[in-house]
Amino acid sequence: MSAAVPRRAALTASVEDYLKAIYELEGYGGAAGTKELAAALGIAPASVSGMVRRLAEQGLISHQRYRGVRLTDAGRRAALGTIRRHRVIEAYLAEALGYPWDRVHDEAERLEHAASDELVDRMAAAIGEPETDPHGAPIPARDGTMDERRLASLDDLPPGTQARIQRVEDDDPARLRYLGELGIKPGAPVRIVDRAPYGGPITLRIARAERLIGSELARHVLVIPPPGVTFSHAAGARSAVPAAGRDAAGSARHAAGGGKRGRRRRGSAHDRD
Amino acid sequence: MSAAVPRRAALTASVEDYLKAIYELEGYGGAAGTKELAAALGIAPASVSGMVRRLAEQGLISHQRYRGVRLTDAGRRAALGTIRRHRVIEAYLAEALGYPWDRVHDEAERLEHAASDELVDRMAAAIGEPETDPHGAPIPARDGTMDERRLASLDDLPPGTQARIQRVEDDDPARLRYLGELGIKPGAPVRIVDRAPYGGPITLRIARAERLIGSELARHVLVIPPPGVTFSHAAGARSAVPAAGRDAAGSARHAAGGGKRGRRRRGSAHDRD
DNA sequence: TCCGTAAGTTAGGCAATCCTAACTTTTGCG
DNA sequence: CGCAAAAGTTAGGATTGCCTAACTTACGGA
Repeated sequence: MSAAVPRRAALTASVEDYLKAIYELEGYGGAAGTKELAAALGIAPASVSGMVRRLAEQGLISHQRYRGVRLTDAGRRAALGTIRRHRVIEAYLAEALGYPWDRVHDEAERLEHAASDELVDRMAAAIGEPETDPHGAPIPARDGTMDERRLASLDDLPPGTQARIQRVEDDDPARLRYLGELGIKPGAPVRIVDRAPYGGPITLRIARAERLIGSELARHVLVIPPPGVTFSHAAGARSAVPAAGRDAAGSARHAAGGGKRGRRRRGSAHDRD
Repeated sequence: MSAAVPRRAALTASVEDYLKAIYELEGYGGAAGTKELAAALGIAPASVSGMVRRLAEQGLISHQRYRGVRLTDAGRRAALGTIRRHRVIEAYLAEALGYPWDRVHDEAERLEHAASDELVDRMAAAIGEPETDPHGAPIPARDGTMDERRLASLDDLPPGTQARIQRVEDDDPARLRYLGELGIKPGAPVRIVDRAPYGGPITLRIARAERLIGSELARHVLVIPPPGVTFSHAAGARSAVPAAGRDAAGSARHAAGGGKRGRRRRGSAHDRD
């Protein structure tokens, strides 16, 4: 009935979740903190400390006590594998089985730990090797490479800008439904008509209609940064990460952008994809 | 990342595996024994005793010490739910994703614990609500009803009999591949041309060719019993089950049949579907 | 520079599963 | 009927993962 039916190198679902979360929290060069990780995974920080020890022992992460963790190459490979499975599954559910985009995430969250790479490859082939999931998040290639361009959020754009929606963060099904109703989906062209000051509402022109959205919501809608736009989004813009020795790229990373960054509410049970 | 993303009443994968195994071992009215169950699940008998206590506490099975277990209604419902998920997934993998029939089982074995009923329903709808999986095993309906007709095996048929292959047990991928090469698949018509005595080889006429198969292999190939044929197969013909007070149906259950039944080698890591 | 707070760790527990070893019940054979 | 083998159970451990409580470290501001 059950017995040994491993999939790959057989990481537990928990381990895969940790690696995925660390990957996302590392973002563009930081280390992931224990508390952050705990919040992302919806568990207690003390539990993270324990797992971190085990992951480090397995060579999947490197850990500097009190300073956060980073993925090793092996860890990053595993994380990207899980992310690929997740996003291909999301795309497949939406494309081949008619799932609405606000419900693919939770289903994929479970299947990603059970699906074999063969299954995922067959799914990808069946829907024409998509490059992004239904929320616009890039799908890592089989070889573990992924488009990691940083994106700007609608909240970063000055009035008058035109852009094409690239990606929407999929934290919250209700938010996705709402965005869908507004016509805000990957691929849709938008234009920033106006921005009220002090984080006030933003007026958009989308699908020939004008829409008002709050700055908070706008921050979850991402576009390819038009020339000259500095941006704040960083695939999960971390707040106070104990900046333990960043590595590559150091450009406009902490540049201007919306108002208060920091404070990422991170629902504890959800996340992006 | 992970956190609470339950599926249903949230039984663990382990519990689902136990219930499924018990369902299959109960067969047509027996109780499932600890050792059998252990063999089916590929774990030690002592481990089964422990789980049995917990399942009984949860009201999923009833247990008579030293006498085996039976599913309660709740347990049977859960088991049929898992079996439905398993078989629909198998059918979907074969039908929609081009999986060869010898590889659907293992993939389904993992996915059945992660797929939601909604996903399974969508899969079933996408391939036209199949009634059986690729090996011919009946798929329980959403309401938990299932065709439980007993089948005869090729080994039960006298020479001259004609029949249509109904189902093939999917224990072993290699065996499935071999049967596939012989043209032995659900739906195919066969005719027993000859049977050598003492469990010797059986000559079949299938797809206009004559084939020889051993009695052991023939026992894994099931057909609807032609009138007058007594049969031995019982969806996994149990051997020495401590027959603790059978309940309903008592017909030809222990009737004639091939030679030595008993001795079910049950691979410990595989099983039927 | 000093300290309080926030972040991170350790200690001690618990639940689910599985294991081996040793003990108990059943059951079938002579 | 009696006993030994087979089946089933209990005892005692290990692992994975998570929790709470209590302790330690790091860091920013006065």
